[in-house]
Amino acid sequence: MDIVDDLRRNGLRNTKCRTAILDILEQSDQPVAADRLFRELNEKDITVSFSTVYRTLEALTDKKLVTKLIIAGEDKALFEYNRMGHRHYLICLGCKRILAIEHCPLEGYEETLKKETDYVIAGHKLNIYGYCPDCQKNE
Amino acid sequence: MDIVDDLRRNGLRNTKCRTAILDILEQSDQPVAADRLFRELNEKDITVSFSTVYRTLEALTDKKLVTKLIIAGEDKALFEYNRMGHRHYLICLGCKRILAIEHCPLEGYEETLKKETDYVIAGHKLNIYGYCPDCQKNE
DNA sequence: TTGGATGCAAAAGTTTTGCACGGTT
DNA sequence: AACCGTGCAAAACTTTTGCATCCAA
Repeated sequence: MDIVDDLRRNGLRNTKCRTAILDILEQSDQPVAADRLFRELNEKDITVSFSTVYRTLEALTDKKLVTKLIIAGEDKALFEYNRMGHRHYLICLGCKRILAIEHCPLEGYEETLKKETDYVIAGHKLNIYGYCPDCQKNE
Repeated sequence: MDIVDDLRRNGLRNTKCRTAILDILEQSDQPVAADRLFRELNEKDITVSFSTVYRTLEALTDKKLVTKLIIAGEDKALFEYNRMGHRHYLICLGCKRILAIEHCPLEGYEETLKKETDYVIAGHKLNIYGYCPDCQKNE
């Protein structure tokens, strides 16, 4: 199982809780909040405490196995499996569904900005908001 | 005073607390957090409670007089006077200073995205992270 | 065996809410 | 006078932490 390898490569011990969390995140096409992970795990009879969920997410985020997202309109952090590579999101304001955008429209712009401001650019976060086809109908 | 007009035009009563909060936000070139507003107001001998600060910010945000920012790396929401028009931010990862970027590098892109996804695009949030010239030196 | 991982409970921090009172219009 | 705005205290909610115990390596 490559999830176990992910953990080992990063010096993290292989525990039920960690593999289960990584597994859920890897299966999900949507970023997931900590409380949802807590509930899903306990439904699967993998009893974990909230502290462990948060501590696990922190460890996985530190090791870059998982990415933490802070999104306007959400009151809590979301986490997703890090499939590497740079991503942006199209977020439906109706159903809150999140779609990943593969292509980055900002290629080249960071260089321009660096010249204008003398900042060293480390990265950027871009989220686009709108309404998905379904939510357009149900209006 | 045009701040009083801002309030009246939006059906909000003109109170010490509201004008003071709008005033601070309007003076500030940086987005401000609720607790900072609370402290600044009380230093100015305008005694307000935390609930009022939050309720005021909620009212002002609803009326679009103020914009609420959720920024990765910050644990609390920031608020800024809404100078209208579309803005992006260049955030220094060292000193947390926030610089507004006037030009939007995404002009035109939303139309492309709409065609690709059939979403109605409502807007976007873009933040760029980096290190300001000062923080580059003190490294 | 040993240090990392977990559970539990409690704390911290931000934000929200209920209710009574006070101020603006 | 009517109704909105405010203060206070308590609650809600997410996230963090201390400490004892447990388990993977």
